[in-house]
Amino acid sequence: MAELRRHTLRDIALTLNLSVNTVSRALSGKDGIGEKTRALVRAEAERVGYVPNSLARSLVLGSATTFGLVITNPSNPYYAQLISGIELRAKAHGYSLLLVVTDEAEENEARAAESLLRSSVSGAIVVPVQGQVDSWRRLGAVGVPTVLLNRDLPHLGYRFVGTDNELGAYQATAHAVARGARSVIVLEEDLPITTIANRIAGFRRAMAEAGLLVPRGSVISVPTRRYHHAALPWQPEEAYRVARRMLRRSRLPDAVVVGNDYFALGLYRALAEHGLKVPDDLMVIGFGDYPFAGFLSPSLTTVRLPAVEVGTTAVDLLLDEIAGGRGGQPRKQLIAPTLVVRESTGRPDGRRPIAG
Amino acid sequence: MAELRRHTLRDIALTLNLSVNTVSRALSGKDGIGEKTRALVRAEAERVGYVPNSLARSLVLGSATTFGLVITNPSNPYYAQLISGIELRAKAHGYSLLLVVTDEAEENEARAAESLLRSSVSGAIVVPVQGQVDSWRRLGAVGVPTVLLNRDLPHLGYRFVGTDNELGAYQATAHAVARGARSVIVLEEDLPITTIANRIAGFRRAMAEAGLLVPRGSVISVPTRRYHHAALPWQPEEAYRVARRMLRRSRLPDAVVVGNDYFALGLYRALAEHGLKVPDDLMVIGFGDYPFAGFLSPSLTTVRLPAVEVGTTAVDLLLDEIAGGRGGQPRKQLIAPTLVVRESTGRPDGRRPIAG
DNA sequence: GTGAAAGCGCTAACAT
DNA sequence: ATGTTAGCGCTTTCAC
Repeated sequence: MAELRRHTLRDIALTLNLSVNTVSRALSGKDGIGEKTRALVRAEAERVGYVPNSLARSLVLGSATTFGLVITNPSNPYYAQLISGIELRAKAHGYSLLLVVTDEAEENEARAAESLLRSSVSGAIVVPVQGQVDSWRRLGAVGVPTVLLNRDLPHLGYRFVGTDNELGAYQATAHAVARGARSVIVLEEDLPITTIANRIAGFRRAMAEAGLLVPRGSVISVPTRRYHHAALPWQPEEAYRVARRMLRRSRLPDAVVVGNDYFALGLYRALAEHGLKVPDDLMVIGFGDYPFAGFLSPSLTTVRLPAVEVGTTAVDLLLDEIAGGRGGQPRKQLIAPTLVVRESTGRPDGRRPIAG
Repeated sequence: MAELRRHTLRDIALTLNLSVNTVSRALSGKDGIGEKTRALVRAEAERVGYVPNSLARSLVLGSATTFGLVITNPSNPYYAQLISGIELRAKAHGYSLLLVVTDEAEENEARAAESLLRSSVSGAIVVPVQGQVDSWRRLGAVGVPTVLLNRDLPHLGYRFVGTDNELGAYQATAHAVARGARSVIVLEEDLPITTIANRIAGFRRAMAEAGLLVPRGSVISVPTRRYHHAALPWQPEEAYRVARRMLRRSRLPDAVVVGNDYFALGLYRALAEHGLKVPDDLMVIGFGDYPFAGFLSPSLTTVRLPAVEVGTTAVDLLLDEIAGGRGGQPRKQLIAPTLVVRESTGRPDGRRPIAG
């Protein structure tokens, strides 16, 4: 069926005594071709196992049916889900995915941008590192539709889809307050990204609305960046260290909101070692609703992030731009997260919550 | 710097009054070119922000500098790590990554194979679904070097890299036995893949060596396949259900070896609900050493899988084949996992183990 | 309804 | 050391 060299349109044309052109149109479903001819060509293509050469096709057309996907770290469960969602949607529309991992490093980002350019991707979905270097301007400049994910770079004017992190942190904090917390501490990654700035803003808003003070030191950074290596999970450990220091130093807060569910793991351990009980001594609220969150003990109240929805929206925006549309939609789209209440913030009804 | 149309070799040739060919060689670092000319060309390329068109290059050369990576489910932490590792290594050698997700479905697999073919990838790394359909033969048939990951298809003759699952399960079981277990139960996914068959074999070997019986029903399937949807984490929940049934029915085993750490979460919950203590009433051993394993309470003894090593080895094999080498290495390469002992199998020293 | 010709941007072979 | 020619496999334009 298939030999060592791939068959081309020319091969089929030759055996059928047709022109390459005719074969091309027969297979691409264009009209202006006899039904018998079309059937003939299709049969022969089938027989020899013809597979079109996308390189040639894309070269003529000026762009490949490929989307570039630039992610900081696929080992983050949130991004893993995102990748699946994006791949599924892209595939459904006939696009392949070129995956580039930046590992939160600007150097990689510059190379990633060039890689997408070289490959003539027809669109790009990018989680930018948000550093000093501007690696993504060129994509737009040469006409590659680009959508930013989760971290905005407003000056580029690209469309943006992300989670409403401000709202998420607000919900988390407000929930803690509603359950009686008067002092709340936030544990966040030390990345200089808007994601985190927004969460802190949400936290402050909730506190302000409740008329609660936010003393200095209420937002604690967990140093993770220098450990960034996409293949390694480092976060619970680092959060554990930071949490231990926190428990030694300060007066105990009533609740801790952490930047991701891994942090909650480290915090849980530190608290256990100090003989503190969650939620009785201290409430914990996570971010992410990672697969394990509902199965910890106590199960973790956490902000579920709409990873798949964010991903598919990004693809849709790209498809829309490729189709020429800029259908009046706003540049910036924020998708609301959902607070999933579990045991780590108390169980007022006395029953064990259902895992989610 | 960059305008809407990308610059080509021709553009540079025109402005410098050189032939396209000369420019090409100047930039590609071939010799037989004047140093001044080369400098001139490079400067101009830099000035206009020249980016080579890989489509054209690959079309001429017959294959793209791209590897196809076919994964069943990126939301599995093991595969997430694998992806990172592969991407890093491939990138270091100048290869991009075309990612295709199969979601354990044969239909997707057939389409995936064709997608790689269309894109003229220069190599493929594949985690096959191991179903009835033979989607991967054609790749090899048209000369695309292909490496199978984790699940072998020996009849294809492709190189294979994977984890030594037999050994992993053996270690896990032997460890439980060494800690006093006389009856051991295995909870595995219901996928018809060699991975799982091998683990069961390892389990049986350990039991046999210890002179222990393996009664019927010692291997329990957790139905996950029908839920397969790469973007959704379903496993703890399913394992929880199965574990609950197990606890109602049978006499209590001394230890349970589970197919992945998610299952351990479900099992933990079921045990807690039955008022059973780990490890005192029952030991639990996981598979995967997912990032949370060391932070559960009790922390989970588990088989750490060499995801990154498997991934980079796969890339190296591909590079080797592309370089023409088939350097006498065996077709099949198994990398040994490591048992990480933590609290869930008892703490003979009475001290809390360190998280890993 | 079908064919011939041109060209996408690049590299390789063969000039000079 | 540089230029010319040809061609990778496909689609588009324009004849017939």
